[in-house]
Amino acid sequence: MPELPEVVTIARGLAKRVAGDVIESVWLGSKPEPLKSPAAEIEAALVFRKIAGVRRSGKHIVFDLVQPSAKIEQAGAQWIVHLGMTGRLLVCDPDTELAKHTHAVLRLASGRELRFIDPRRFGRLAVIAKFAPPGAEPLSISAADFATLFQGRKTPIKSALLNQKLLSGVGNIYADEALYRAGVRPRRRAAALTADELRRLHKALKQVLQEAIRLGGSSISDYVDSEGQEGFFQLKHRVYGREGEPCRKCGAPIKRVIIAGRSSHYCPKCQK
DNA sequence: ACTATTTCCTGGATGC
DNA sequence: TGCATCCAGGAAATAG
Repeated sequence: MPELPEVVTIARGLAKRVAGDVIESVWLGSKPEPLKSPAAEIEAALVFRKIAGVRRSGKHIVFDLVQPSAKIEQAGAQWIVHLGMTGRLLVCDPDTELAKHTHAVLRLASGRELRFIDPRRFGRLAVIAKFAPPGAEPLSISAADFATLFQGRKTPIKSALLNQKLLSGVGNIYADEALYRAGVRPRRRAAALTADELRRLHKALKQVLQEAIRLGGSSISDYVDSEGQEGFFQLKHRVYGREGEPCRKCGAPIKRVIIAGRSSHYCPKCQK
């Protein structure tokens, strides 16, 4: 389940492999396709474009495309990939067997292929002139702006953290982990957090994301070249998925509740 | 204008 | 062993 740190790692891995390559042809799979843009539009925007770079924005992977033919490289559209839950981007040789649930294949001038595979179909492909994530970047937002996000919001802080219009890139795992590190219960009303709690949450969120990025960065190759997930989840979760297990700080059993339809894990003693 | 709930989708885990 | 059921999750759609 790729969240911000995983998407960073994947985008970096892809940048290493396909930056500078040219897309020669595009195959888009059977309907219903996980497309946000019409297939013809995606194809037209991608074919014969050079991939100038690959980066992350929110939970999205952004391929910056340029016109390689022009004397001066002209900026083209951007190809946006959202991996959803189970989406993968694979760089491989053309003779590699086509995985089940392959929805897109880009043939590259280097002779390799870039494939999009997504069993659960929550992933999305789109083409857009200039992508702008709806929410703030959790890694660069200031403490003051972070606090402002939650003003007047009656929704649980956990739901607010997951709201991509507020913050782009935070998913279920890192929301739980950040709340644990900040000592704040997930059900607390967002607007009811004290200034100190907001400061701690801001810091905790950045810390947990950066820590995960550091750990993921060490095994970039595993993502893109194989199905390996070694880079993911190296971060030892302190609460996520640990219902009933002892809190690493106080030993109390970790609780699990449903908030906004999502599992939320917390320590009833350490989090207020 | 907000907030809460439901829906999409498949594979893996669980239960009888 | 086999079959049915449940569950995971991001974000859009729908409902309140």
